[in-house]
Amino acid sequence: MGAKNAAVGRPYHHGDLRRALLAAAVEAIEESGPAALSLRDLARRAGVSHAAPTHHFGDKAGLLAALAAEGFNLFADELNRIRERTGSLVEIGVGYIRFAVEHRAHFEVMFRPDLHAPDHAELTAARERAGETLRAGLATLPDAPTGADARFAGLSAWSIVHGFATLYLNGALPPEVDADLDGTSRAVIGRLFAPR
Amino acid sequence: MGAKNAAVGRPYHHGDLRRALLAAAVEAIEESGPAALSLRDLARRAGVSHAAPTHHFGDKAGLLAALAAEGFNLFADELNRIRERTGSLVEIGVGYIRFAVEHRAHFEVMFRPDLHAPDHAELTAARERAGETLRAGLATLPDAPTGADARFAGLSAWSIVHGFATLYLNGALPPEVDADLDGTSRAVIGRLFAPR
DNA sequence: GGGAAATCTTGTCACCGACAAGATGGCAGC
DNA sequence: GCTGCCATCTTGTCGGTGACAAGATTTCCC
Repeated sequence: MGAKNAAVGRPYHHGDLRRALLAAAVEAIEESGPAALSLRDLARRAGVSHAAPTHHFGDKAGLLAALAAEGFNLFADELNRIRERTGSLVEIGVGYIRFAVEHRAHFEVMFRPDLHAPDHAELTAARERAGETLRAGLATLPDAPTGADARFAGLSAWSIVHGFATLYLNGALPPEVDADLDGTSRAVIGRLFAPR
Repeated sequence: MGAKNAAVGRPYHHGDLRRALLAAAVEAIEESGPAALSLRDLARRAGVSHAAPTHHFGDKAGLLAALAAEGFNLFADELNRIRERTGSLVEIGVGYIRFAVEHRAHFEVMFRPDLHAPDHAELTAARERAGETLRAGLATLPDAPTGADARFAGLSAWSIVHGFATLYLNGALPPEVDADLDGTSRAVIGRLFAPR
C-alpha cells in the first residue's frame, strides 16, 4: 500500500520519472541554458531524491543524450510533415529555424556532442533519422543537382539555416529579425536559391 | 626579496598571471570543451593557488568574457588582414571558417553569451569591432545591394559561414570535408553568390 | 623609506555529480 | 494468494568546484 511516507500523497514510485525529468530539463534549459543544468535541480523539480535520475540515464551525459535524441525525433517529425505538405525546400528551411526557436532547449543540446554520452544508441538512430529527412528535403528541389554539386548544395543549404538559427538563438542578430522571423528566414534562404 | 617560499624559484607574484590563465583556458578548452572548464584547473596549470584567478577576472563568467573578447579581437585582426589583401567577400568567409577551426577554443566561447559576464565592457567593444569588420567586408561586393536587400544579403552571408563553421566544429559534417576545408568552404560560400 | 594598493594564499561553505548500500513495491510464476 | 525477484527510489557519502573572506607578500609611488 502506497503513501506511507512523510510527504503526503506521493507514492514511492513516481510513475513516469523518465519523462518528468526530460520535461524538467527542457524547463531548466529554457530558463538558464544547458551549461547551468543540474541533475539535483531536475530531481527537485520532479519531487524525487537527488540520486533518482541515475537509474534512468546513468549520468548527466546520458540524460542530455536522451534529450538530444528526443529532439532529433521531434525535429524529423516536424520537417517530414512540412515536406509532405509543401514539398518546398525553402519551407523546410523555415521550419528548421522555427523548430530551433520553438524547441530551443532541445535544439541547444542536439548539436553539442561534447555534452552527450558517447555511442548512445538511441541518439545515433535519431540523428540518422533526422539526417535522412534533410536529404529527402534536398531531393524536392526541381533542378536537383547531382555529383559534387549536390554535396555542396546540401552543405550550403544546411549551413545557411543552421547558421541563421544558431546566431538567432545566441542573440547575435539585430532585433528587427524578431518582428518577422519566418519572413526573414524565407528571404535569407531565398538568396541561396534565387535564380538572379 | 622574492622566492622565500617552499616552492623553489617561484616568486610570490606570477608576473603575467592574467595572460597565463587565458592561455591555460585555451589549452583546456581545446582538450575538453568549454563545459568542462574549471577555474581551479586553470590555477593549477598556471602554478598558482585556487583563488588567484578571482582577482583578475572576478568569476568564471568574467574569465570567459575576457577570453571571448580576446577572440573577437583576433578575429577582427585576421579578417581585416584578409580584406585588405584580397578585397573578396568569399575569401573573408573562408577566413571566418578557418579562424573558427584554428582558434577553436576562442570561437567556441565567442558566441556563447550564456557563458559571459553580462555588460562586459571589453567584450562589448571587441564584438562591435568584429561586427564593423564584417560590415566592411560586405561593402567589398561589386554589386553591393542596398536597402532591405543589403540586410538580407548580410544575414545570409553571415549565416552560411557561421553555420558551416559551427557544424564543422560539432563534427556534424562528413569526413571528406576535412581533406580540403578551404576548398569546400569556397564552394559552399560560392553557391550564395554564384551568378548561375 | 614608508604606506597604500595590487597580487596571491589559506581557509571555508554550499552545491554538484557519482557511487554504494539499503528500502520499497510492482509483478511474474507457482 | 503467496512468494521471491527485480526495477525503482532513498539515504549517505566522497572528491571536486565556484565563490567569498581574511590574511600574507610584494610592488609602486610619493
